[in-house]
Amino acid sequence: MSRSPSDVPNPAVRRLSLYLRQLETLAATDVATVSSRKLAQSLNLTDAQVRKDLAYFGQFGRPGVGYEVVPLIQRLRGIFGTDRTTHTLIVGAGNLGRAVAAYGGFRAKGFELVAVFDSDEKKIGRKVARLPVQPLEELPEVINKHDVRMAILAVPAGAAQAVADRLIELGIRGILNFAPTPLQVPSSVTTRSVDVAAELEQLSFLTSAE
Amino acid sequence: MSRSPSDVPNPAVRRLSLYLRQLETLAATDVATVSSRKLAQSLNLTDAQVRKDLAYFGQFGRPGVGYEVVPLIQRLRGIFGTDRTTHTLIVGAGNLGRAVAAYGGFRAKGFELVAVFDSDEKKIGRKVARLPVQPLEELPEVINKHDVRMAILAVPAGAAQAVADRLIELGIRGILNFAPTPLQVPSSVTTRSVDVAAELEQLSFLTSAE
DNA sequence: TCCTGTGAAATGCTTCACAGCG
DNA sequence: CGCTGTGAAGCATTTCACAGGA
Repeated sequence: MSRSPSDVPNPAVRRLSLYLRQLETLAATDVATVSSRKLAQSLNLTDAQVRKDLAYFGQFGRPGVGYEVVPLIQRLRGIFGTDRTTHTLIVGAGNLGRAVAAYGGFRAKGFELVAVFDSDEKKIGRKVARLPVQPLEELPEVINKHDVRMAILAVPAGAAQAVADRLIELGIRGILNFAPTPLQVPSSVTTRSVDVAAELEQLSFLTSAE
Repeated sequence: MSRSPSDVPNPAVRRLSLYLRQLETLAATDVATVSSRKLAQSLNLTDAQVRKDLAYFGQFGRPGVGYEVVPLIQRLRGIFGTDRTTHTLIVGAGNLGRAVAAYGGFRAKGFELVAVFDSDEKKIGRKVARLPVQPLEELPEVINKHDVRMAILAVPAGAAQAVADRLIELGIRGILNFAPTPLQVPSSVTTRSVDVAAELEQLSFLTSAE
């Protein structure tokens, strides 16, 4: 029944996103309710795990029936804070930054991309996902104007820490880091890193021996 | 003391990639040895954790000195199987597929991108990262010819499972999935998923309450 | 009956703390 | 000294198993 992030096991939080994805799929096919067992099976988890994860936030299942899909979706969005739009910006308009910017799912998932930045003068002014690429100098104004809380970092490894420092200084609280380098941030800031090479290494290891 | 993947805690395997990244950075600045404490500090981990993770695979530190950077890099690459080139292919030549293909770090990390596929006729033949986009019909030939073991999936969610099924049928053992949908695969196949929306949700949750 | 919510047990992972080596 | 490697302790997460509601 607790709600504070620190009280919920981290692995459970990661699974909540999976539940939400799956529930959205179910809603799209007009499924009204789903049991913890069915939800678990579709994600290769156990039913007890699904129930326990959801129970961290309250009791919204009905014995004998299961969970109502649409209300549970709304509840999960509320938990994530994505029932309201969160403004997000991207720094780095290279291949990866542009690809992420082009991802159409932001709005439907509760995020709105409000600006794209790059330090390369040649890229300034070009349109990326209908937004003009802006120079880093304009970060303060944009962050203030749109009350941006989260940033996506798609810059080269060498520039990542400096850009992150600047973003944090300007009030950004969460950073999704695509650079293959770990960021040092104060504990008040959260980062998640996506490193394609590291993921491939994991796969290579896990598929190797046996 | 070398173990099969199943004996090593999953979180430890994930950290090994971080160690390798950091060691490569150290090697680039000609640092010869590093202690578990220093390595840990640069990654926000504890020294005991670093030692324990490495000890799953043998003893390669020297008391009083630490770990020799270059030999440890080689050892880690051996553990991951990236001391030899692993052939990899990408399915999906959309924005994301092209961005991942353009990522220059494959070769240096032990992976070689050998082919790019797409089901859209209009994309066939276009060059992506110096490789011509091929139709899915040519998957069997390419996988056989290059002995491809791993695939990167950058197709729309609706197509992901079908493409994964086909890849597995053709002998692919590891799949890096960028589609926002969970894949159902036999236990002989390993998948890792990268879901930008899910990562943003995590950030949103972790930065929301206190 | 089917299904949730949840204590209790089991498992897994991290941290501690220290013997022993260079 | 400084530092590793590692049992043992401590903590976190998952699984079990069942009472009770619809």
